[in-house]
Amino acid sequence: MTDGTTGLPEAADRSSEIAEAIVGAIVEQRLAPGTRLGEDDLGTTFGVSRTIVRAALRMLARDQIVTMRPHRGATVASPTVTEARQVFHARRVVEAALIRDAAKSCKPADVRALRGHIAAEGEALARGDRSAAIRLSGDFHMRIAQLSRQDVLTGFLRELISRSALVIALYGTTRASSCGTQEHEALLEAIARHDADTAVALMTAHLEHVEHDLDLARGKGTSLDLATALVGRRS
Amino acid sequence: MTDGTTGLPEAADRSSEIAEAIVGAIVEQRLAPGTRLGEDDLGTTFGVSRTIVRAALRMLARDQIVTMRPHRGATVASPTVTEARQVFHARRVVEAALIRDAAKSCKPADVRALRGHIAAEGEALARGDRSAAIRLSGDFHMRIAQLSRQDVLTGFLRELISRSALVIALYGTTRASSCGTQEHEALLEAIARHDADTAVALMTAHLEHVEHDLDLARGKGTSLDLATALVGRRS
DNA sequence: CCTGTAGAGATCGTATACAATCTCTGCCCC
DNA sequence: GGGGCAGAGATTGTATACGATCTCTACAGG
Repeated sequence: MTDGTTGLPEAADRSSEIAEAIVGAIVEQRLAPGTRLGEDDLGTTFGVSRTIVRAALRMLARDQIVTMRPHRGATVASPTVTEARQVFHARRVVEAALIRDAAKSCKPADVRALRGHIAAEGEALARGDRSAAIRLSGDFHMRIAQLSRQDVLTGFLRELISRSALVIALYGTTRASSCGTQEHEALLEAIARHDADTAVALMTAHLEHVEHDLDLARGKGTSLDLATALVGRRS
Repeated sequence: MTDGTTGLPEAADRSSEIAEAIVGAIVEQRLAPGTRLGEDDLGTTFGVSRTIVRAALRMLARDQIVTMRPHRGATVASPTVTEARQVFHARRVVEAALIRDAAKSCKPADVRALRGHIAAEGEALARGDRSAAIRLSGDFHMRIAQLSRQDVLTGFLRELISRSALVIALYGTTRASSCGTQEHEALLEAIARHDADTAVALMTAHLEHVEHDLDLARGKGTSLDLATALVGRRS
C-alpha cells in the first residue's frame, strides 16, 4: 500500500501510469489549463491504443483534473474563479484536520526527512527550477498529510493539490507562485513540537496567503505542445 | 450545475449512468461488499458492451467503491476496520465544515424542503423499507451539503457516503443501521436558526453515534471479515 | 469585407476480436 | 482419502474497426 520512496505515485496498470504522467505534467506546469488532450495524440505519445488513453482520461475526469465533453474530447480543466476559491476552502478544511493529526503522531525521523525536503525546495528555488519547486511544494503538503495516517483525507488532498496547480497556472502571479519555504519551515517546527493548535493556525494562514497571492481577474489560455510537454517525466 | 430534482445523480453518459446504478445498489444494500462484478454479466444486464462497463468500473475504483485486481476482475469493495474509521473521521471533518456554511446561508424554502425529506425518511422507517431508509438518510446529508454551496467538499462527501454504506453493510448492527430521524430533526432546527456552532456540534455527535453503533472490534488488522467470506467466494 | 453554409477530414463512442491470464474440474499418484 | 497437476472453460487486457458527431476550410451571398 505505502510506497517507501516518495509515497506518491503508485501506478497499478498502464492507464493509471498514464494518468499519473498527465497529472505530473500538470503539477509541474508543463501542461496548461485548456490544453487539448487528443486521444490519438496521447496514444501515439505513450505507445498505447485509445482504449488505454480513454481509461486514463476518464479517471482524471472523475477527479475534475480534465474536462470531457461529449464528442469534443478532453482538455486540461480550467477551473473558474468560483472553483478556485472552493478548492482552497476545501484545502483549508482538509489540511487543518490532517496537520492536527500529523502534529500528534510525528516522530523525529519524520521531522528529519521533512527538513531534507525543505532543503530540496530551497535548492530548486535557488537555481530557478520552477517546475521542480512547484512539485516539491505540493509534495511537502502531501508528506505532512501522510504523517497523519489518515489515508482517506490524504487521498482528497492529492486531488486538491492537482487542482491547485491548475488554479495557480491560471491565476498565479509570477513571483509568489510557489509556497515560501520559510512558511513550510514554521509549519514543520510546530509539528516537531507537537503543537497542534499552532500548526493548524499556521497551515490555515499559509493556505490563505497562497490564495491571496492569486489574481482572480485574468485568465491565460495558452497551450503547450502536447508531446514535448509529456516527454520524460519521472525521476 | 445544480440538479433541481434530487440533486444527486447527473449521468453525463452511459458509463456514468451505469456507475450511478451500481452506487445506488450499494447504497441501498442490494449489493454486498465482496460481490463479484463480472464485466460480461454487467454488460448483458445493462445492454452494453464490456467497454462501457469497464469505464464505469474504473471510475468506481477511483472512488474506492469497487476493487479491481489485475486479471481477477472487480468486486464491491470491503473496507477494513481501519478504513472504516478513516471514512468516518473524514466525514466528521468534511461535514462539520459543510454544515457550518449551510447554517449561514440556508433559506426558509430550504428548511421546508428538508422537513419534507425527513418526513419521507420517517415514513420509510415506519413501513420497514430498509433500502429506502438508508438511501434517504444519505440523501439528507447530501442535501445539507448542497446548502453550503461548496461543491468540492460536497463531491468528497458523495464518495464518503457511498463508502459509509459499505461500512454499514459490513459492520452495522441490526438495530441502528440507519440514522435516527430525531437527530436529523435537531440538525435541521439548528440550521434553521443559523446556529452554526450548535449545528457543527450536533453533526459531529451524530456521526460519532453512527460510528459507535458499528461493530468495529473484530478483526482489528488484516483478517478478512465474515460477511465477505460468505458473500464473495473466498476460501 | 463579413456572415452563413456545405462538404471533407478529423475525432469521438461503442462494439467486437483476439491474446493473455486465471479458475475450476477431474484425474492421477501417493 | 487427501493433495497436487493438467487441461478446458471462463474472464480480463488491449487493439482495432466502424458508425456518429464535430470541426475546419472553402465558397457563395449579402
